[in-house]
Amino acid sequence: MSEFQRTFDSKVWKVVCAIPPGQVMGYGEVARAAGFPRYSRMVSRAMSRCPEALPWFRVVRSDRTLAFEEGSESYREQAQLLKQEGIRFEGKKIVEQPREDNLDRILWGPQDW
DNA sequence: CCCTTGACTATCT
DNA sequence: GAGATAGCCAAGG
Repeated sequence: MSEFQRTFDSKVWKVVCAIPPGQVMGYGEVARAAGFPRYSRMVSRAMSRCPEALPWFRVVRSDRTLAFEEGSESYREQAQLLKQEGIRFEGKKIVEQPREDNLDRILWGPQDW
């Protein structure tokens, strides 16, 4: 495993760890936040070998769809984990709420509607 | 080296 | 909006 790969992975994982529950980030956003703009494909690589404990499911495509093949086991798992955090879908796309609308979730906890 | 492969993206039809 | 297309870039064959 190359030196680059190890340092890159650890920085990416640190960013992913910091994504709060109920929120998602794009591959490109994570790459930028980790200090590697244009490395979205590398982020996907890092995710494929991420530690079990990492909230990998909070990383999605820039268009807010899931990166796995629709209907695959991984796809269903990710969708389920996100829904458990109160994230809703509009078809294949995640519905992102403005920050201030999160008061409901803070007061009432994750809802499954 | 050259070519292909991705849990990707921005842009153009 | 949904495809197609061009960039993207390390890794592995």
